[in-house]
Amino acid sequence: MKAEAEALDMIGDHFRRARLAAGLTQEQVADLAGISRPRYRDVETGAAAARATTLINVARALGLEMMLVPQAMVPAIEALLSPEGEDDRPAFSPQAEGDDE
Amino acid sequence: MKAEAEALDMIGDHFRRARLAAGLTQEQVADLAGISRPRYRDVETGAAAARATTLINVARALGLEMMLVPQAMVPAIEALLSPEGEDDRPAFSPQAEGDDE
DNA sequence: TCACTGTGATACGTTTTCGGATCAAATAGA
DNA sequence: TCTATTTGATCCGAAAACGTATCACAGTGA
Repeated sequence: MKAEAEALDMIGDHFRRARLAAGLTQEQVADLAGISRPRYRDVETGAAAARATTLINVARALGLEMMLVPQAMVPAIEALLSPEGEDDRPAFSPQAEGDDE
Repeated sequence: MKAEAEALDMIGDHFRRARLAAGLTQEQVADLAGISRPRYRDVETGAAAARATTLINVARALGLEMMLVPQAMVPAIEALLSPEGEDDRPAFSPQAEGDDE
């Protein structure tokens, strides 16, 4: 399976967890993000590679933010996001490959 | 101006700085990311909203990683990324709006 | 001067996302 | 039971990203 598809699934799972934690429906989040419900569903299920602007709008609708960080800093940031041994899966793990598929 | 366009510019600037710091040409990064040079140029200049998979591939080609983090944690993470008072602009700032445009 | 490299920029055709509309399945509540 | 809500899923046309090819311009060095 492509590493790209895995990343999309991880993003979708992250959004879904955030949405359920906020007690929102798919339609509510889609409306907040300014996209249609079928399209937000695609994002949650990883069925489509949404545009950058769509990703940013969805993230912000859920109280999240997209960040670009050096790969070497990812572990430290993940530790900062889950101080207690929580299994929160804070972001889509890097897998540290670096290149293309 | 749309907040979306600003975010795209911030992403593009971030990529450009990372590319120059790595001493790579646009074509080299485009090749590593598996996209064409004109399209990578669009990403750098914010002329187009690349797909999620494209963003991830470009980021990894430059040794970066896309992360989803709670908006409340952004300041702490930025502080972690720039311990010295550096003006490194580590990510596209949240602006803390939360909703759509 | 010429050649080479890196970048900016455009055009064309293909592929994919997107909004809107529609229907079905599952769940919860009266 | 019936009804409403939520989600899964599909189709269509429009809009946008995408690859490829092409040209121009600035800089560098032989």
